[in-house]
Parts: sequence; C-alpha cells; structure tokens
Amino acid sequence: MSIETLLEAAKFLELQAQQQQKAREDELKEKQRLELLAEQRRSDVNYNTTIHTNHVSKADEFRIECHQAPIPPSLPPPSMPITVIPIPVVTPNPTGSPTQPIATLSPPAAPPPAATLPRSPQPKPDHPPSAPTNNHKVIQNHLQQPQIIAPISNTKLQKQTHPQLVQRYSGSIVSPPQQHALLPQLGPVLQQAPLQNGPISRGSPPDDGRQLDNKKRPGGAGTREVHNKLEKNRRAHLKECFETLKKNIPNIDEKKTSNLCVLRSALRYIQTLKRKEKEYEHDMERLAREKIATQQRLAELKNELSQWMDVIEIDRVLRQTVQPEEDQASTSTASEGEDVMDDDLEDETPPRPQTALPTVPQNMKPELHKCATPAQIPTPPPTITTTSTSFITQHISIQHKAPLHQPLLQPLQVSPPLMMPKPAAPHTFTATTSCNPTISSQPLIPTQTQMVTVPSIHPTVIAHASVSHPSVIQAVNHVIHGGGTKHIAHLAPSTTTTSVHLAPAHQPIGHITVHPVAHLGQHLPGLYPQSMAVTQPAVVGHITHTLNHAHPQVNGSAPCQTTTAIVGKQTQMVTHHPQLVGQTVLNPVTMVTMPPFPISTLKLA
DNA sequence: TTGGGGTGAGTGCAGCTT
DNA sequence: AAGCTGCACTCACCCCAA
Repeated sequence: MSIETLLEAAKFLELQAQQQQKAREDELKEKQRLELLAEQRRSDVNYNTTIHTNHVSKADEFRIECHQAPIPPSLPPPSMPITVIPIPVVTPNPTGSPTQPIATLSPPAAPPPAATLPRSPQPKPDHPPSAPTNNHKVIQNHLQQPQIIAPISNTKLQKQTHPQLVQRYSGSIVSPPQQHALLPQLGPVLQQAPLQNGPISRGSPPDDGRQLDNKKRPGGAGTREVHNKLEKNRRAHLKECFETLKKNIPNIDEKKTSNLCVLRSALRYIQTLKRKEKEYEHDMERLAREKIATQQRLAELKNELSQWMDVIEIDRVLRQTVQPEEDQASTSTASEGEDVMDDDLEDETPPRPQTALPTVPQNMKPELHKCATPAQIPTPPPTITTTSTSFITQHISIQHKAPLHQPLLQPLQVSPPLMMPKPAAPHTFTATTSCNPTISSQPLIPTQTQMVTVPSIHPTVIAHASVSHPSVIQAVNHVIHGGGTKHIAHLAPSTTTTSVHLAPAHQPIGHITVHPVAHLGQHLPGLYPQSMAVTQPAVVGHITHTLNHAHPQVNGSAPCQTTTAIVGKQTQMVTHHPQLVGQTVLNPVTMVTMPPFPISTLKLA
C-alpha cells in the first residue's frame, strides 16, 4: 500500500464525509441542488478538500470525527481506515504485543478500530510518512495527540514534539506504561477513552496491568500535563528571579546577559559590597580612635589652660569686661550689617529693612521670629556654621539640652521652626545650615563666606568642656578685653579664632553661643576674602558655658532674637595659644589652616 | 554556512508529605 | 503507598559570530 493510495483514500473519504454531511443538512431543502453541487465538487474539489483538511485544526478534525462517529454505519467502511489507530484499541492488549498494531494496519483488521473511532480522513495524510513500522504508526497516533490537544500551539511545538517523542519512545512504544503516560496529552476527544477512565481507571485492573512496568504513578492527579504546567511555572519563576536579580545589579547590560552572566555579576557585586562594608568599618574604627585621641588631647589642653591662667586675674578681667563687653562688641562690629543687629539688640524689635547688608538680617529674621519667645524655644541661635553635619547635630544638641551622655551620632533634635530653612541670599544659609543639619553645608556654602570650622567634635568632648574650668573662658576674655597685649602677642599666623555669643542669662546652657567667626568673613570680605575661622567647638562650648554661668549679667535681658543679633556684636575672641593650636588640631579633617593675617586688624574689624 | 551558546519545553527520577 | 515537588537530563529552536 503506497502513500499515494492512502492519500487517495483519505481524500475520498473526506470528500464522502463532506458530501454526506452537507447532504444530510440540506437534504430536505435542496436535495437535488445539493447533489449537483456535490457532483461539481467531485469534479473540481479534489485538491481543495485536501487543502481544507490541512488547514483544519486537528481538534476540529477530531470534533468532526466525533460528530461523524454516529455516521459510520451509513458510510461505507473505508477501504483504508487504518489511519486512525485508536489507542484504546491498541493499548488494551496487556501483552503489548506488536502484533496488534500490525493487525490494525492490515485492512481486514481495520474495521474494529474504525468502529471505535470511525474513519478519520485526516490522519491519512499524516500517516504514510510515519508508517514505515508498526511502532511508528502507534507513535504517530500518539504524536498526533499533542497537536490535537493544543490546536493553538504553533508549528514549532508540533515540530518539536514530533521528533523528540519519536526519538524518545521509538523503542518502547509498545510498552503500555508509556502509552499510558502519553495518554494525558491526548486531545479532549481522544482522551475521552483514557482520560475519562484516567483517574477512575487508575485502579482498574486493565490500567494496572498497563502500568505494571511504570515506576511512576500512572495517572495521578498530576500526570504529564499537570507536571509540565508546574514545570513551566517553575521555569517562569526562575526566569523572573533572574530578571529581578539582574535589575538589582548595577552596571549590567540589560539585554545581552545570560543567566550565567547575571549570576556572575551578582557574585561580583556582592563581593564588592562586602569589601566596601569592610572599608567603612575600618574607617569608622579609625575615626573612633581619632576621636578618642582628640578628646584626650582636648582634656589635656583644658587642664593646661586652666592651670595656666590665674584665677584671680581672670576674675579681675571679667569684672572689668562686664560692662565694656557690649560696647566693645558694638564697636568692633561696626560693619554695615551689624547696625541692624545692634538695633535688634537694643530695641529688641524685629529687624528693620536692611541698609547696607540686607542679607544678614534676612538670615536672622526667621530665627529671630522663631526665637522671639525664649520660653517657647529655649534654643540658642544656631550660629555655628560647620561643614560637618555630625558636628552640627552633636554640638547643637548639646548646646540646647546639654546632655552629657549624648549618644554618638544622635540625630539633631531641633524644633521644627528651626528646621525650616528660609531661602534667602547666599548669606542666609549660614544661619540656616547651622539650624538644619540635614542640609549639607559643604556644597551649599557660598564661596564668599568661606567659613571653615572644626567639624567633628564629639559630644562628650563638649560636655566635658562645659563642666570644666571657667578659668579658660576668663582667660580668653582676658585676652580679648584685657587688651590682649599679653596673649595676642602670641598670635601666630595660623590662628584659630572663635567668637563668643553672649546670650540672655535666662536661657539654658548654650544660649551663649560660641561659634566660628564665619561672619567675620562676611563682614570683612574685602579685608580677608579668604578669612577662615577655625573653631574648636569644644573649647568654645566650654567657654560659653562657663561664661554664661559665671557672668550672667553680661547677657542682660536680651531675648533670643537679640542673641541672634549678637552675632553681629560678637566678641571676636581670638584664642591663640601655641599649645592650643598645636595640640588641638589632631585630626586633619578638623583642621583648617588659616592664612596669615594681622590679628589686630581682625579684632578691630 | 556552520558551530556554539542560550533558552524553553518535556520527561524521568528521587525525596518528601499525607 | 500514592501523590506532589523539585531537580536534572535531553532535545529542539533561535541567535550570533566566525
């Protein structure tokens, strides 16, 4: 039996089926006309029918077959029904003897299968190519099932499943278990026999007989279909995970990266992160050690300074300087912007429109208003401009609350009003940044201000300083108000300057604020465009604290806003002691070398 | 055109759970 | 013991570079 004959038979059968179907449908109406059409078809639709069948999906074909199933009695038994070798017919043979397929192949043996599944014209075209052996025929029937199952499946799948399955099951097709394993993939129609019995027939003796050789559970709720679905999901999930991982890896090519590359990149990235983490830990340790050393140095310096100053002399100086304090401050800050501040201090009124240096009052305005009621905000004006946020945090918090056990790196607790920076002139940021530690002062610092302060001071240092000897402050004051003849003589080019703010006495610790003379650069841009104020906040804090407690009267009753105004009246205290300078600057990070300039001029300015 | 790499899919097997 | 799940193997297909 050649392929051509099979094809011919298939075409013939299909043609007959179509004819009969149409005839039955229209038999009553247009019987004669239908017959004429049928005649015409017979004459010219030979190829059309084949094409049509080829385009009809397998599922549809099988549906047609199912519909045609009851028809067979009326149909003449196809000469070559062998094309459809129903699996149930083949498989029931427990022995799995290959003789059965052969029997089905033989035309005489065809009728029994045809009874179960009547002639199907379509398989015929498929059959001949795969008909070399009986086994292949059986396989082909199996292989057709996937196509039937998923008519939507693209040709790729069909192509794929075909050779693969053929190859895999070429030698074991006869074995019932595998046939059974393939059954779940059968189309809805053909599955009817096995699938309808599938779960049910699992325990059925015939099925058991078929599954004897199957090590796996035969039917199970899973079967191949379910398992394949699960496997698909699993692979999809895997893919998703890879994509997620890929997204989380920086500097990785979005497109041309295989999973292997993703894994490698992820590994490298993780290693890099670990390295960085270690580096940061080392840095933290180093900084901690430096901080401790700095604290120790600071304590030593304070001790030396306290011993160095004569307490009696300091008291005398302080008494002398109590009254001249304000005068000197007002005189020393004769620059433009400080007129307003003086007015503020004296009148305790909101700053009037700026005259010469409008920016400064603008800076202070928000703070002045916010500090108008010291009771509400007992915080001193954050006049410290620094390049270190941590320093701001720690220093201000200490100034405000004077916690001796302030935790390291504790975020700054600043009242919301103070936290609000007010956009203003470039000078404004000076006060703003000092208030808001979140604003990194480093990039915001305008160049014209050129303020550099000692950034990192540990709270403990400040706390310690605040309770240390008042003689330090007195000595400083002595240096300043006492003419400074004695100590100013010691001024060196690299001078550290600090300014002391005198705040009202009723304010808590820190309302006498020691801050860098950053504003000095503002007030004296022409003189010292690059003037740097290097501050040792710890010492300063101590000084302020001591001053505050030692001479509350100097503050008078100026409210908070005046405190801010004092900025302009600040006593530009030049603390210059060779030891101090040489010893306090331990951490290069906290040190800013000042350009040499005449201290006397600076003080007078 | 061909070989290699990557990926999707099907399947078998083993371990675990019920 | 049956069922479920995950892993590994294999194959086919696609894409790309030589």
